[in-house]
Amino acid sequence: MMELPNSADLTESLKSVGLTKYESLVYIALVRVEGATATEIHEISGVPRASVYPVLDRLIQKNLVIVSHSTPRRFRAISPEEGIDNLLRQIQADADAAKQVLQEIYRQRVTADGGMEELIWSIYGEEKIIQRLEELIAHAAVSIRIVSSGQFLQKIVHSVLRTGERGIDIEIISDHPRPAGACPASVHWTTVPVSLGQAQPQIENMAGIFIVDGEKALLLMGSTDVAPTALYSESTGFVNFFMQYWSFIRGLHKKA
Amino acid sequence: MMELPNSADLTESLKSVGLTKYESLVYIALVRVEGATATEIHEISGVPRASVYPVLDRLIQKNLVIVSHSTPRRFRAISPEEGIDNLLRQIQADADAAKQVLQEIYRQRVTADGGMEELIWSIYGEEKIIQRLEELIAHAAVSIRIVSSGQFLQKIVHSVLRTGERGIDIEIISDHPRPAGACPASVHWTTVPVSLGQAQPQIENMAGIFIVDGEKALLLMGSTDVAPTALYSESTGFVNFFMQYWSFIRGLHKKA
DNA sequence: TCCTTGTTGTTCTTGTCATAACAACATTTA
DNA sequence: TAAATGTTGTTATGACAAGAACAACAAGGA
Repeated sequence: MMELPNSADLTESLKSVGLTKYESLVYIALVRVEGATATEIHEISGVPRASVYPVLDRLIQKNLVIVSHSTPRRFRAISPEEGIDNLLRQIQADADAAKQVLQEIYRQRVTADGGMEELIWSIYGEEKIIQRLEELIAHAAVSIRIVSSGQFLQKIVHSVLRTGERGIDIEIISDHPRPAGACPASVHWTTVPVSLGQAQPQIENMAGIFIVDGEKALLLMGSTDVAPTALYSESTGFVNFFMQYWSFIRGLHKKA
Repeated sequence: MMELPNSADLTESLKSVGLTKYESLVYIALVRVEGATATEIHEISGVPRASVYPVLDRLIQKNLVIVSHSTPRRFRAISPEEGIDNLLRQIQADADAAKQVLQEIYRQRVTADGGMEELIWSIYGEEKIIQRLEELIAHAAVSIRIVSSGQFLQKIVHSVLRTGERGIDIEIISDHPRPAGACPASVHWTTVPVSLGQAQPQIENMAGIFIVDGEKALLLMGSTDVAPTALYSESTGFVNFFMQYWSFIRGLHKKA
């Protein structure tokens, strides 16, 4: 009998596609054999024998298991390739349906009596910040201005280059060297040394300013030991302030 | 204020991507406006005001909402296009991870002391039967023999034709006419009248025999008022019986 | 007769929903 | 300016549903 991979990871992954703990354990057990009775499933999976029956019913409903009405009944797994794709298909259909309706609502959303674009919004955690930034960069229409630490910039550089390929005017200041290989003509890259002494502003480890189309700005703040935070705003004041800061930095490095 | 679409359907769809009822209602409310306070969200969504706060925390964690630390705090939806794709991406990653591990286990599954291929497996419900059949047809290596009612055949004919395009030898007997348009050369189609009188076997409304590679057979049984059932087997006896039945039917119609 | 299979019921646990209560802060009123 | 009122944010509690875990029993098979 082969060793079972870490089944806690597996049941956790299968929970994402809608399986309960017992459903996962039973399906995993069945995947390992060509077929089994309920009692055998109980022995392989550790799920209580009486519970195996309703669990199997549910797995049959979910098109992960088929039954032979022998005596005793025998059960067989549908291949994971097929079974999981079937589950995912339904989830995707539901997600698409919801997305369509919601996106329509979103496009017609109520225009409040202003003020929202004056707000500064907070985003916590590197993953969410990257997702927000990639979205902003992907939808840039005119220009992108960036000053960013290389440590962070490398995580989004592929998005930046992809947007550059559509001819969007992009100017980057960073301690990260210009990437070797294909770099679109519309991407202007200024590489700065990591440390230029006390008189020069330094680029922090996890820091950056990202200005899109001269009207949206995102300020990344963080250090390597604390989860990063970003502030995002469409406020004219906020954007202008960082546009000027960006120009200042660029001016410094043009002289150097 | 625009009319809200049927939000029970929406919350049901969003449940598939992992949102609770309150999370769905709050997100839907936020999608409709450019931003709102917790109290406004409570008024729009109907979720109790005290419950809105922990729900918003969770939605922020799920990258569906961002917050501005104004007084009172204001919240804003991330666009459904982006937000739902983010959720789906995680589900898909989990599904792929599970699928990979499980498929490897499945390929090495224990070979029992035979007998499974002698069993007859039951499949209930049209959707599951179609999925099973499409899988069988897609993986056919040599041949497919079909006798099927047109009513059912039309639901899988695209799969059959796609497999025909890979040169698999396919013979079909049905009351469904050969489809107009591109039909692969390896698909031989015999059309039979719906009713040939008492002396001839009739093709039931929801019925069919599907034989793949001369070693797998699926028998579809049903009528229009009862959900169909299928029997599937790799048993030599079962397959041979229906191969002979298929040949008999074909012989009848060659004479006619 | 004993064992196995299948089914049902009960209890416990956990998470979500729904409500109440309270502290802190902001705004309004006298 | 102080007091009264309203708003915001947080926490606690109870009800409910679903899943997990176990016990018990009837029916069928060996």
